[in-house]
Amino acid sequence: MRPSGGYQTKQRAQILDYFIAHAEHHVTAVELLQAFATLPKPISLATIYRQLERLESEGLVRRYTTDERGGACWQYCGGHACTTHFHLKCTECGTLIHVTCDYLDGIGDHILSHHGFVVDHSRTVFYGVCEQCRAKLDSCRKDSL
Amino acid sequence: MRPSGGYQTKQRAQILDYFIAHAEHHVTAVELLQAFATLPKPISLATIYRQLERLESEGLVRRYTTDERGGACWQYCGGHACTTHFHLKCTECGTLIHVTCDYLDGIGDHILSHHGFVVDHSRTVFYGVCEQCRAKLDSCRKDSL
DNA sequence: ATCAATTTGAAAGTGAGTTTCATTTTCGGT
DNA sequence: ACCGAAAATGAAACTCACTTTCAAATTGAT
Repeated sequence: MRPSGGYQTKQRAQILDYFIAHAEHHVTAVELLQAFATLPKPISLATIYRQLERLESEGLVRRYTTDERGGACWQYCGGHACTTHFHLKCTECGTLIHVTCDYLDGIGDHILSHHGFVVDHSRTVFYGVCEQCRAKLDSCRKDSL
Repeated sequence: MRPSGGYQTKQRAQILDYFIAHAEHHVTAVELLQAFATLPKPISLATIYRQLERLESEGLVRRYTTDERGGACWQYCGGHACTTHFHLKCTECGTLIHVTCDYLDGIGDHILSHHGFVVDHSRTVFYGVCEQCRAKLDSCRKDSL
């Protein structure tokens, strides 16, 4: 009577398919809404958020906090741990940069051993300014001299 | 006719005084609202947010993103750079931990030299689980075995 | 096919700000 | 001290990203 992992609904399959088809990208709730908006039976935002929560708790997608004021985004990670990567978010242009890096991998170990805190990489975003925007800002500063 | 750095209002002075009196803590907008709520002339939230923005742009306070879903908080930093410190936010109990650490100071340098990205420490928060909550979670897991 | 548990969509609600606008305040000039 | 333009304020409405409520539809073990 009580199915183990929740019901398989049509909406769930559509959302999961979208994630798999866009596994290389971070997907937002609004992006999902729009992806199905033109279909004969669109999916409501409430359902999208509910499925995102469920997919995350099942480990099929990961939630990322992308912006201090904006919303979150999710990425497919196929049921097994995503490759650990860090996020750099440019506060000038909004770009979210993924980096895989051995040095950065050591951060978690350091924080655990020296500060007793288990870091969740997937939730952590470094804010700052990317190379392009820095170049832009530098040239602006030069202009105003 | 045009005063240089904006007008000195009573509300601004009250808010700044509160920051100086609580320089050791992170202050939230609601905390400020409540601090003045019982006074003969409370300060509106709109004004609080406007002053927070102005104080931040003047470098008198720093804004921190404390929670993915929660709000922000600000801390007085006296017009000069705050001591660089990192933030660890426990996703279980919500505590925001400050750490000053030489190893972590090196992160910014690494990210700049290897990834061309200037990190803004003040905006960056590591999410994870603190020692106390980890102990709690561990004992729960043991119980359920 | 049956039926209880689960999921869905529509709509209302929430939290943290942000914006609008009419009404004060502030402060350089006189 | 007074004037007046620029800026700040409070009240209230608005925005954004979700979250919750609830009646109706769907799922899936039997």
